[in-house]
Amino acid sequence: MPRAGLDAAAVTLAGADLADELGFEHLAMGVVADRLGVRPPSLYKHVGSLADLAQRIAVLAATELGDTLRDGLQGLSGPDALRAAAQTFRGFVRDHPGRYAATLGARPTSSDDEYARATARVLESLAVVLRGYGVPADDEVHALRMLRSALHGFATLETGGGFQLGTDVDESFAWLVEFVDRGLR
Amino acid sequence: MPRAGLDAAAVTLAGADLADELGFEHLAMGVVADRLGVRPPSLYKHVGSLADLAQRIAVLAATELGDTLRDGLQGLSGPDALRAAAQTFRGFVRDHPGRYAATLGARPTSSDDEYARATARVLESLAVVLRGYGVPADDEVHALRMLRSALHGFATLETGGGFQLGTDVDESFAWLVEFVDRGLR
DNA sequence: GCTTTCAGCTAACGCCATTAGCTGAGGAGA
DNA sequence: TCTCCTCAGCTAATGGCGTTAGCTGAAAGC
Repeated sequence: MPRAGLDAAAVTLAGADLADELGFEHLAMGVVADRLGVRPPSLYKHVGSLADLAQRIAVLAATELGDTLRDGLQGLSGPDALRAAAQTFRGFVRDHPGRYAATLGARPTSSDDEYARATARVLESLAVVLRGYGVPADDEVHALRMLRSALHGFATLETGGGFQLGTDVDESFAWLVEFVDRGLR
Repeated sequence: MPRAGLDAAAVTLAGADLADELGFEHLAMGVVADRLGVRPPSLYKHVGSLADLAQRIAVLAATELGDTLRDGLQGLSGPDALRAAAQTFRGFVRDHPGRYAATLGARPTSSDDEYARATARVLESLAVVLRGYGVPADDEVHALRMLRSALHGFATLETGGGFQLGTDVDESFAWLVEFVDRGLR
């Protein structure tokens, strides 16, 4: 029997993809093992437990989101930066609902673990957008929480099937972004 | 052995309370049975399955939230209504995180089932707030989705431990509500 | 009091996460 | 090239969960 050549990163990647495909709540050691052509107990050579795998997926997701945001904001400021950040955020959640769901259950274990650092980079990108509007330093945390709440709320309601009405969801999102833009000026 | 005298409502209520106490993800037939002084299989005389129980908790939660919003909005309009609705919403999620989490996993089975109706009443209360601002009819759905996203996003991030910074969360919430108020005028 | 119903029970099944302990693949060093 | 040793992946087993089958006695109707 030839070896599969796995490591923690490969297991995490397979888990993240499966979470996106099946929904995070259906992530299980069995399906990850199947995907990798291996028996469930073998995974324990690379990750500590299902909870550990979920945490690793959260770190991966936060890192990917942070990188994508940073890339998408290159050279933009003001309303352009806001629109780009908003679109990137929503697009990530829609394309990777399982990865994003993993971040919601994750908790930083210490104040500077890998997950906390990855999350901080996401927030830093959003903070950069706000600074482009000249938000006073005293209000920055509040504005950051507002922006994050709006983006997180919209994206999770959307992927959770919360918007039932027939009205176009893209249009509502654009409306929300313009609403925030006007408010920040 | 005397009977416990259960019915679907009693099981649902116990489940909802336990979801709030333990977290929705720790809701299990075993803990509900323990709470009610009964063995797990007995619960199946009243609810169809754990998934069915979760759906019933979602209906209960949406109904309670709708009633509380309606009560809290009595006689208010404009900014006062917005502040009242926002506070009520956030307070409900904070006091009943398990109940609220149940609503996130729930899906209306048909377009007019009990859960859809309960959710519609929540949204109707928020729509009333918006009408108090004279939001144009064409924008009402967009504004409703924006308001819901902001409230839902803030409340879930808060109960999920998403706000790590030291800055006061109450203050941030008040800032968010004033931001929305200004934008709606 | 007698009958009938059905709430709650015990026993059992299958699925899942996880652990213990084995074995052979494949790299390190001669 | 041969040998040794490490450890990736295996099988077997455990315990906890949701769920079903089938029994029994509590309580409601006559």
